[in-house]
Amino acid sequence: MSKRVTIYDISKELNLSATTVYRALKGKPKISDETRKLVIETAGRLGYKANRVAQSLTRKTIKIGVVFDGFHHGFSKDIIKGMQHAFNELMDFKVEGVYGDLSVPSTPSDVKSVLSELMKVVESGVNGIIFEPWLIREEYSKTINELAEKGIPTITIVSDVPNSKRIAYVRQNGKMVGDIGAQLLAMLNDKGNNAIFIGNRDVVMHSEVIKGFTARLKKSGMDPIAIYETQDDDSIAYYATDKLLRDYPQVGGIFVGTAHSTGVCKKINELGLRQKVKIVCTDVYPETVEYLENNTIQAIIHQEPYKVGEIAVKSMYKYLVEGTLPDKDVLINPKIVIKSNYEEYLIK
Amino acid sequence: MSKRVTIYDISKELNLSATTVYRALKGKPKISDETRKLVIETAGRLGYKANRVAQSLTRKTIKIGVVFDGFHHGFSKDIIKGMQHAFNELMDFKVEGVYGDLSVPSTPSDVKSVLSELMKVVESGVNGIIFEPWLIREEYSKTINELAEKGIPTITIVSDVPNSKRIAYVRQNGKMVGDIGAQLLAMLNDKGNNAIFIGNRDVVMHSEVIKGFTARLKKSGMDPIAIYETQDDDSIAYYATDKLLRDYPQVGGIFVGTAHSTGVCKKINELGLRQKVKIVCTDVYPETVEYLENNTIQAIIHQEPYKVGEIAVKSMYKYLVEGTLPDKDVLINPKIVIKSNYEEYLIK
DNA sequence: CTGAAAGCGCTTACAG
DNA sequence: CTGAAAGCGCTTACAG
Repeated sequence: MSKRVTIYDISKELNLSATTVYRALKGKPKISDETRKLVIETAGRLGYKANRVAQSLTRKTIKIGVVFDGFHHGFSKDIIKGMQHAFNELMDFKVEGVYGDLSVPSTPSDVKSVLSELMKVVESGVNGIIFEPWLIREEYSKTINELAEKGIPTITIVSDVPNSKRIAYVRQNGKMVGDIGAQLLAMLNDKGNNAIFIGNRDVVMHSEVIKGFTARLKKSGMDPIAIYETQDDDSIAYYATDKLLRDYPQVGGIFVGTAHSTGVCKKINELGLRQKVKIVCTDVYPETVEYLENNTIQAIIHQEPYKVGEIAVKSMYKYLVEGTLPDKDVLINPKIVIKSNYEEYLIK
Repeated sequence: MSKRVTIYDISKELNLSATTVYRALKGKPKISDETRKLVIETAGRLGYKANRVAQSLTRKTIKIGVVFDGFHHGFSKDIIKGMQHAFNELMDFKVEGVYGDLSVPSTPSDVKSVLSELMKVVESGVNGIIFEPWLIREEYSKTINELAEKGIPTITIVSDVPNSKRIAYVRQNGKMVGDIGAQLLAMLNDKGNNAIFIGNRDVVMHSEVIKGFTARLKKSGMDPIAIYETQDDDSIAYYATDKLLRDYPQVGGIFVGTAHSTGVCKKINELGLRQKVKIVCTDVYPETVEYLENNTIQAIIHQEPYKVGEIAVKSMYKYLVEGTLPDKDVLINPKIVIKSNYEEYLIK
């Protein structure tokens, strides 16, 4: 309400210079323990809170590097858009994004080229790195730890490098995605014979989706009637759907937990099973929306890639500026999308 | 990438003082048209963008007043929480909230006391007002227009004062709420006999919900089998449910478009119709979640009151600082909530 | 109509 | 270990 307490107020109170107060408050060296204690205590008493606006006006530019291994068409692009949005918002705070080469293929690149890209970005003088590693690789862990030694923190996104010194792992909430998928299918058909299609069980994110899916079904005493891998490939998804329906003609619903639901939809339409077999899939894109509109897909679970990118940047910024460590696992919750509300997630 | 262009850069380029450049850029008086044109053109050429951080450091405190007519238990409280969050975020930008008396009852107060509260807040020297008018009243319109004359803009929230000079009306997207309600019920039961309960048709927000609901049904060539008013009263809702089921035993689903779905749920449970009659209601609160967990309610449409408050404050801030007028109608989109994802909306 | 100077609150480089 | 001074980029009050 009344005027905010400033560093100057504290310095007057204690007959010290603003510089000394600054050093005490920021844990900088060249100050006696005694003075530091006194300043900190007085700051607390007066209710001092640093003015972040003034801080950012005076500091030098913070550079945050962004490096992707595999680049997954729509999903990764939306992550980048989210990052760009965050960088834009933080522009006046002297924050700057340094992107590595984004023209990488949608399959994991070879380790050496990824690492050389990473080092190129590091050498441009970044203060932190946001890294999408795609696969778990020894070399990544080693590099992240070396950077940590040098005082350059890393945040992993989408995929993780476990056992490395990354300060956080930001990703979509896979378990909740699976959970919602199972719950929606249970609401959409009472047969209870639901299958799940997923890219590859070895990918951490994908296995989490399966976990969430089966756990929710289990609560009603059920199991998935089938778990099929599609390798995120449209043709595989197409033929897998065919096989599923031959093996389990009683199937009531399919949850497509990763990309390439279009193969499933195509086959379901060809077989004339639209609406008879309920489909729930992930992520709002023009193709999925089309199938939603023609009633092939009943609901879409949007994983908010845009937010993954935005939150990753903001978490790194906060860490660099305030030193506050984000939770190791930063989970972005998905949204449920039906015919009535997809537009909000489509236009960007 | 390279260093940002500052006012000082422009002044050097043109051999003018920073003050003059400032006046030109900000449309301040005491400057020749010629100089102004030159400065603006040069700013454009150099790609000048004002640094908002520096701007906010130098300006004097912006005060935003908040006044409610009726205060609706959970919903209004969450709006306030959203506002507090926004004020907190903007604290370093020298923004301050000035709340009027919030201990008003959950029914519309009398005009005089609301207006005197409003004027009290105005007299504390606010730069803008956020006002929840609850009912459409001549006097409100007059006051808002007088404030506008004095240069104090008003944003209305939840309810509107149409034909007044408020700069924007921020509210939940009622049409989408109704739309989603109808679509969910259509997905949850194929009987197609769906009813809607609403507080009072004369309330603008409520009538928008009905509009969205009927429009979505219409797309499948259907109409609501019944539209009942509850006056947002639990007992009325309870007995209305009874009557609905006597008059239309074939009812497949009920959408409760405003507060007090608990009356409906209680009756449905007593009649042993849980799950047979599908229920979709609005807003995540402990009571509604309980009924969601025990399968009386199938889905909740959360109207995000928190966001209504947050966005209202941020819209006003942006207007006061940048002069950018928000859209007259700022609509906050609802979220679809089921068993799997209510927690995010419950804890605040 | 134009400008020099001080100030917002914190940081930094320099001197002691 | 402590402090005086300049600076970040814009605003304001004052002088001309």
